[in-house]
Amino acid sequence: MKRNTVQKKTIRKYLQSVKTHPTAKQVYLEVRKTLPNISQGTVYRILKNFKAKGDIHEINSVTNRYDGDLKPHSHFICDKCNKIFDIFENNKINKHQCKFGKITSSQVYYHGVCNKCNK
Amino acid sequence: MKRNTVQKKTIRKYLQSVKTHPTAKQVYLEVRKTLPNISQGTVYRILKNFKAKGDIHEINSVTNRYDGDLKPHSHFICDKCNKIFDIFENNKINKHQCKFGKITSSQVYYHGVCNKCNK
DNA sequence: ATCGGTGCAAATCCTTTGCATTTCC
DNA sequence: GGAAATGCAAAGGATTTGCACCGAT
Repeated sequence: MKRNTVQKKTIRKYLQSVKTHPTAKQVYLEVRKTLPNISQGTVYRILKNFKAKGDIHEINSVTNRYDGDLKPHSHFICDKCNKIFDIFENNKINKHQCKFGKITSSQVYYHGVCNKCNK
Repeated sequence: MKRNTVQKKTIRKYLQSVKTHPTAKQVYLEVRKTLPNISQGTVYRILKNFKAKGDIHEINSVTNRYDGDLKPHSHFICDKCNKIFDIFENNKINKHQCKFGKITSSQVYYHGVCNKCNK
């Protein structure tokens, strides 16, 4: 992904102009207004590439996982092996002053590379 | 989902016994060792139900969304309208003392009901 | 001209759902 | 017995991928 194509420019420009946190589908539908022939596959490929380069963030990744442990805790996700570790230390997030609405729960995800994969 | 079936008991027991944050598929494969006839559909239905009741947590939900804004910030997700709001206030998470590995990034998700939906 | 990127369509993976059957209370 | 949950299989939605063609360098 070294070439700076119209498709990439358009998607980048769109993502930087917007505050709506669009899905891949929404990106596709919007960008298609400018580039009627762009395909969903291309949008997925470009988003994946941007994400890998760190040009954009992805909110929610990989497949859903389930946790039967209800004690409040965070997760450390190894981006290499996808293993998830529990972090029971307190994070001092202030749940009580949010102007957008009433917070009922919060989840913290830390991404990185675990000790094993880091060797 | 009022009845306490074998399927539910087995899935609940499994999730409480394990620290691996399994996917729905993994739950299915594991539980099938005890209940060879259980179907994936049932596993999905039961997990969804447990989650709704608050008996388990789901790590990562809904479809991936993308964010071109790289300034560090958190997200507030309205569980009614699924709208995502940006929170630029600092959360004081300590990135620098994690025993599992090296943290390269973190994401904080707040769930709740936004002001508009709360009316 | 080259070869990386795109468009298209098929394939794959994940999740949901309709319906007949089974099972719990 | 009757409502509710399950199993099955098909459908639906998201994402990936193979391949022939196109276009940026």
